[in-house]
This record gives sequence, C-alpha cells and structure tokens, in this order.
Amino acid sequence: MDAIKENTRQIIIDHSIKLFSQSGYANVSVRDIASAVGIKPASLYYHFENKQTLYLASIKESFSLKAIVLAEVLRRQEPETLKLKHYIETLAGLATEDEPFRRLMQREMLDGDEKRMQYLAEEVFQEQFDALGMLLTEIDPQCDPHMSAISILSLVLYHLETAPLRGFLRGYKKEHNQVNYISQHVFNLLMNGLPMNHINVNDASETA
Amino acid sequence: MDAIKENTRQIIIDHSIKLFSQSGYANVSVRDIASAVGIKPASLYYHFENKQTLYLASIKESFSLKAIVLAEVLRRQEPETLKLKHYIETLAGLATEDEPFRRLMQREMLDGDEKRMQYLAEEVFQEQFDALGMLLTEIDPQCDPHMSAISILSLVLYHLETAPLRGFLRGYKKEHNQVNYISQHVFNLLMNGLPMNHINVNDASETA
DNA sequence: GTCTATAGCCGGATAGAC
DNA sequence: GTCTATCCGGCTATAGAC
Repeated sequence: MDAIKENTRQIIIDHSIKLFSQSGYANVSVRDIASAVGIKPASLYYHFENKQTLYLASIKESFSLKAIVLAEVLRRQEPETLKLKHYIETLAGLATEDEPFRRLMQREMLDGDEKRMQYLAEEVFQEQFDALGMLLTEIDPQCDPHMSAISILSLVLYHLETAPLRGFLRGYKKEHNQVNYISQHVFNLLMNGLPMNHINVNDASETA
Repeated sequence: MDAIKENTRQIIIDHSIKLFSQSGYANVSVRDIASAVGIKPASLYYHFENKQTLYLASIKESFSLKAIVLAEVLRRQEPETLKLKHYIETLAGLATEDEPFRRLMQREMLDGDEKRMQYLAEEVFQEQFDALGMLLTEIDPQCDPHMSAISILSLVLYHLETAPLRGFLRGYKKEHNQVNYISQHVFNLLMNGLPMNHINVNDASETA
C-alpha cells in the first residue's frame, strides 16, 4: 500500500466533491473549501489554477470511480435476467451510498454546458451505457436499447432523487429509500409490468 | 377585458420563473431580473420584500398551474388503463412544453429546504399524487401505490431530465425527446415489462 | 507550500428625490 | 411606482513575505 500518504491536492478534491454536491457550484466559495481543508484560500491557488478547474477535477474524479464498478457487473458471465438484477442492485447501492456523486450528476444535468456533457457522455458513460443496452437487447431483441437503458436508470435513480419530497407525501415508508426495496420493486416492474389483466390492453390503444 | 393589463408584479414573476429555472437561484441576480423586466433593481423591492420572497412566489405560481391539468385527467370517467395512458401523455406533454417548470422542480429536489419541500408536498402535489396512487391500486390492488406512482413519474420525467447528456450517447435519435415516443415507450413498459416480444408501434403514428 | 494582506468586482438591499 | 445614488459585505484572485 503506497497510496496512504494523501497529498494536499487530493484532500482538496475530496472536500470539493462533498461541498459542491451538497450546495452546488455557485453556493460554495473558495473560502469554504479552504476552510474545510484547513488551509487558507490563497494556498488553494497553488494547487489549482482557479475555482472552475478545481470543480472539473472534482467531477471527473467522482464519476470515474463509479464507472469501473458498474462496468465490472456487466462483464460477468451470468444469465441475462440475473445480470440485470445485479446491475440494478449495484446501481441502487452506489447511488445510495454515495449521495454526493448522485447529486453532482443531477446538477450537471441542469448546469453542465455542452462541452462538459460531451466529455461526460463520451469519456465516462458511453462504454457502460452501450454495455447495458446490449444486455437489454439480449433480453428483448426488438427493444430500443437507448430508451430502455434510460428507463432502467430512471426507475432506480428517480426514487432517490425525489426522496426529499417523497418524505412528505402520503404512503411514504422508510423502506422506500432502501436499496433492497427499490431494487426489488424495479426488477419486478421490469419483469412483469404493472400486474394486471392483459385482456383489455388493446382498448387502451385507441385515441379519441 | 380586465385581464389584459398585467401588473408589474406579474411581469416580474414571469421573468423570474424563466431566469431562475434557466440558471438557478444563486446564478440569477436581482439586477438580471430587473433588467429583463425593464425596470431598475430598486423598483423591484417595491413589489417584493427581497430576492427569496420573489423566488418562492415564482415557484408557487409555476407549480400550481400544472397541478390543475393533471388533476383533471385523473378525474375523468374512463377505463383504468386508458386513464393511465392519458395521464402519461399529459404529463409528458406538460413537462416537454414547459421546460422551465421541469427545471424548477429538479432544482427544488436539490436545493429546496425542508419547509419548502413540505409546502410543495402538502399544498401542491399531495392531492394528485394520491389520485394517481388510487388509479394504480385499481389496476393492481396489491401494488405499493407510493412506489408505483414515483415509478410512473420517473419513467416520463427522467428521459427529459437527461436529454442534455443523452444527445451525446450512442443510439440517440431525435424521436427520443418527443411526447408520443416517450409516452408509448413508457406505457408499453408498464403494460408488459421489459420482455416485450409483442405488439404495435403503429398507434404511435397519431399526431397530438 | 503556506501564509498575510489586499485589490477589484459584483451581489443584495436601502435612502430619498420625483 | 420608479428612479439615482450609494452602502457594505462577500466573492475570486493576486502579490509578495516566510
């Protein structure tokens, strides 16, 4: 183990991830970060050119760590549906245990400029997104892998994203934020849809 | 003909909604808003106590308009599955046509404090959320209405939320952001689950 | 590498004329 | 109701000592 001696630069990034994800870029000052690290603001500029550079470094770091884990799950040799189940569980686990990461993602969807989006898509997510799409195509050869992949992600992540609001909505239980409960619900939905009599489905296709 | 003369207060709110949803609370200055309206910053303080008050007024205004439309759909006398189909289409339509609204929601999930969350949950969303849950319970009496309702919302809204990133991911097509395409995909998923070795895409050819 | 000190700017908000 | 003028605090970033 040689990675024990963390340098100041890494410590700064760690604190930045936490602070930026909690409050967003504009609401975190260089003073805040320096204070959290335990140095003076001026010292920060020895390690990073400016605030924006530090922010980008934080995002990159935070994102690439998760990518590795998810890619590994998709590479396993397992039956498709089981692999999907494990993927859902892993995704829910990662998103739950690392809330800062998830919030950074949410913020990027709102505030990320084109360049950053393209960078994230191509350099970070593309590979696993394709892999997930391929898995879904194996399960259903006629599916639209792009749409279906996003649907998987949405089902898992949106539950966590809306947690602050859901807590005040009727019918809320603590289990609704637990990895197992969410995974189970999502997997069931994907396997069976909303359980119902499929007799009348065609009625619903007509439009006035 | 008395509603034609919009007062300054309303004009300020309209511009605030747009600006806040585009850039977020911290990134919009009182000067920006005043400039957009065409008045001086000081004049703004005649109509609103401070920036925070103006922000809350904007949110409330923006949210309550949508609530009415969705509630109406759920009150109709229709077969359950058809009602669900219409709800999905309406939700997708609202979220697509009013992007500022959707972005304000996203931002509230990230930055809203407890008080604001509780206010939104109880005063704005509770009623329709319950109604949607009841509809889902009719479709599947054994479902968890809270989880299932969120799943519906997630499937529709997450596609739009991730649009900026998806555009750079392989397999992306323009249709993926269209109301009909999203509605159809979500409805099919809910009816049949993932392994849809099945029916139509023919119905999607309708023009809304 | 980290500090003190400070430049220079932009933010929210107020006072008071008209 | 809207204006001009201004206060004051917080922000990013830099200069230069140690």
